[in-house]
Amino acid sequence: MLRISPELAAEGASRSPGLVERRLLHEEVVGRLRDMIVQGELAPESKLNERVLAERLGISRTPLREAIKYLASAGLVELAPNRGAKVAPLKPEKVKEIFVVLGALEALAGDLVCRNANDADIAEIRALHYEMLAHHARGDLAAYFRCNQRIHLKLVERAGNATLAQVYGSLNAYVLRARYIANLSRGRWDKAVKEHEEILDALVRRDGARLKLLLRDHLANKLVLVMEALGHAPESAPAQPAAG
Amino acid sequence: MLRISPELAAEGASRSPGLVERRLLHEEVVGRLRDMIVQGELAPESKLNERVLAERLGISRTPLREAIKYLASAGLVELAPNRGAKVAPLKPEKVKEIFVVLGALEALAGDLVCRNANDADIAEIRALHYEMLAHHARGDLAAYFRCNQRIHLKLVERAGNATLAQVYGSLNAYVLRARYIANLSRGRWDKAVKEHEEILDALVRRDGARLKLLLRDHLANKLVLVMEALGHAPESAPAQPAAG
DNA sequence: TTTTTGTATTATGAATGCAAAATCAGTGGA
DNA sequence: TCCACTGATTTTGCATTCATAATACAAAAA
Repeated sequence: MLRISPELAAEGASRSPGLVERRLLHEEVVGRLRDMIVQGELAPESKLNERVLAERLGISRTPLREAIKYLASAGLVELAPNRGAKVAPLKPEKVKEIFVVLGALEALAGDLVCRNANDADIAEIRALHYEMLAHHARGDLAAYFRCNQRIHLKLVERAGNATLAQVYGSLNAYVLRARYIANLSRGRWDKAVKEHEEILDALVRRDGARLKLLLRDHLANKLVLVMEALGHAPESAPAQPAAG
Repeated sequence: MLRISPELAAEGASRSPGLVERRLLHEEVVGRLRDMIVQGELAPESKLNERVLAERLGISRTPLREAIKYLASAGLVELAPNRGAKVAPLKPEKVKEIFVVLGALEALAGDLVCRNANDADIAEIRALHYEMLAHHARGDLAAYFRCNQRIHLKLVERAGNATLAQVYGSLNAYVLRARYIANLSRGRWDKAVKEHEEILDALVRRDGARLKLLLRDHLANKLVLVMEALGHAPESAPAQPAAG
């Protein structure tokens, strides 16, 4: 049997030039599976048939199973004893929960980024912002989404707390899957862009307190969109902490 | 070879009476390893020899490896390619990071618990509080620690956001290991108890805003203790968001 | 027709086998 | 004495194999 599929081998190539690339097969698979799940290639609830998946990836079941356990810990996959694994369902209730936690984390990130980020960091975010505006102007929703996501991730990353970034990323992955369902109306889209203008402004002025509030509102609006996409009108506002 | 060690089999017994117990071996192992790590039986940095550990647990390497991958995702274990796994080191820098995130999460929990918890929940926490006072009065530090931990976990749990509780627990596990190093002075201990009195008071009065602040301060004090235990005087205050 | 039961097939869970990499012990040389 | 090298041993990573549970399906009974 083949040792590794060409695609997998190619993926992790070219990191730091002097060092030999040295990754574990199951880590490659984790990355690959995560992408497949987040991008919807593996739909929520879909069963992960070990034999089929292993064959498709050109590996044996062992590293695949290890990767599945890893993703199960991250919450992207659910395990049923003797019944295998499936992609975690996109439960509206859980989405709400995650948004509440993400709200607290983004608020924290907003606070921290205003203190810790240097001018280059902010310039980078600003550049992404304009790139995003370009996608908006062209009406390229997919590109807009990707860019938007990069901005939020960059913001959290530049808060200077790796743990925060990691937890954020992990929770975000679960929710991100809904994005490919969502379909923004023009009005909503314009509103989101306007919010981003304000976010950038607060960031540039390093107004942490304001950035915090803006990010929270932005996230709350995003939640509404996601819930609509999932076919659940948000009956009651999610339990958000008072903006104190 | 034995299928399962008696100890492991006993652990998950007695759920709902009609149903047969049905757990995965690697899940048992995850629980067991996590305990061993958190309780210091497996010290930070210590190598996880697969053959030895598997023998000790009475299982083969396969489910053990799966459990290790699971814990690696949770951050309790670190993997080095071709060099196996070791218990994640207790890095002071990372401890600080985690405390910052835990601060945001506990603040959120404090807010939520004041809205969502019912009287029974609060009565339960109050009971734990008095139990803790008893341990304090007797000078039983270990029992105090355990009870203290249960209070904080219960508080987060009763916030009514399972995702929050899960993330909190996961981050907490990393930091918890330092507890068995720490050695509280009497003065510090008394102070911590006093803080808990205030926390309970705010909870009973459902004063979310105040509870939030109390929890944050309490956590900040705890961080100081932990850092001292790790031999790192906290040079500068950790980047905490403004209490606004 | 519907339900149930027995059987064949398939998938999962765990153990074992095997090759490659890392570690260690010992030797030789500077 | 210290270091570099070499071969043996250990350990890891992955594949394969085996046992058991789940599923599908057909035949029999209600």
